[in-house]
Amino acid sequence: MARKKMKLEYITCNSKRREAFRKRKNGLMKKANELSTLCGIQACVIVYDQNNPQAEVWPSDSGVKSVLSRFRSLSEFERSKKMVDQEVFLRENIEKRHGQLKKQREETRKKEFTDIINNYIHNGEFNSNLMSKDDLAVFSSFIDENYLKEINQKMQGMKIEAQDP
Amino acid sequence: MARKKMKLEYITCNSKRREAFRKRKNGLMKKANELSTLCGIQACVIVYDQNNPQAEVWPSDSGVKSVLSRFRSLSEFERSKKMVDQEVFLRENIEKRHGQLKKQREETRKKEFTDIINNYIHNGEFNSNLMSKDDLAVFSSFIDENYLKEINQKMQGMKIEAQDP
DNA sequence: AACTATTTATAAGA
DNA sequence: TTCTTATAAATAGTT
Repeated sequence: MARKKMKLEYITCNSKRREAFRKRKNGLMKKANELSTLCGIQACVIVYDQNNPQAEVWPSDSGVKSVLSRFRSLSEFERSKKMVDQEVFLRENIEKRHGQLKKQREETRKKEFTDIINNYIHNGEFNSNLMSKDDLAVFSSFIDENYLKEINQKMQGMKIEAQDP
Repeated sequence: MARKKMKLEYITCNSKRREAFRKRKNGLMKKANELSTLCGIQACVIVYDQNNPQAEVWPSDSGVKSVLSRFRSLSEFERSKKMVDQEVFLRENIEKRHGQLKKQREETRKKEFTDIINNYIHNGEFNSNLMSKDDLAVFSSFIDENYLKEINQKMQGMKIEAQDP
């Protein structure tokens, strides 16, 4: 922005790009903080560095989760307007699943949620060592409790069969 | 920022606050766009207006989801290692509002995931009308495929029983 | 990592 | 309210 007007395009020079990233990421986070404080609203910012798998987030991690959970719930609210009737979609048989989904799957995500679900099903509750309190609240609220209890009961038997064929 | 240096605190005057919100929200989104373009990185911004239940997001809705899925994929342990300076940025507002949002949030989220899981169990896969491609990728990657196939088979029988007692 | 010349963002005024 | 403008803030290039 300064000394010279820049074109809005990828900065190919590595050192310049890293420098710009550092400065601008901080600037973005600062602006988010100002907006949130001045206007008393929720906001969050998530930024990835190409070289770092760790996201930089504002505000805190739990603050981000709070915003994300709200985002997810509201997006679903919007989606549900377009939803087809329950009975219709229950009868639909679709068969696209194979190609796309496998590719995008990441081992960590699989492992994380599989562990959590397994743990829920086997123990009837979340292991607090596996998830933080905040995560637990977020995750557990995704799922209808009574419904999962039902799954829980059924699966208990099945798992024993499956593990011992 | 201009004409006068402002204190970083909640703007009590309604018209001034709305004005600041509009301007600064746009500024924040613009900055996010610049950062992403200049540095070739993923980023997202989610901002709530108090009077509007719909979040304002950058980039697009699906772009946000893509970033969120990456965020969620990181284990809690990794995430907790590095957070953007809780010390510097205040998080009190977020915490205060957390309670308010919880109830409102809960119903929709329950509905979302219950529907998705029901649909999975009944059809053996996700209904593409119910979820966007991006959402589908996100959700499916949470769950181990073989494990859910197993659930699928077992639940198919149970559901028939349950619907026809 | 600090410094400025400039551009950009924006608070107050019109 | 929307537009303008004076000033604060961000930052690209420099040191």
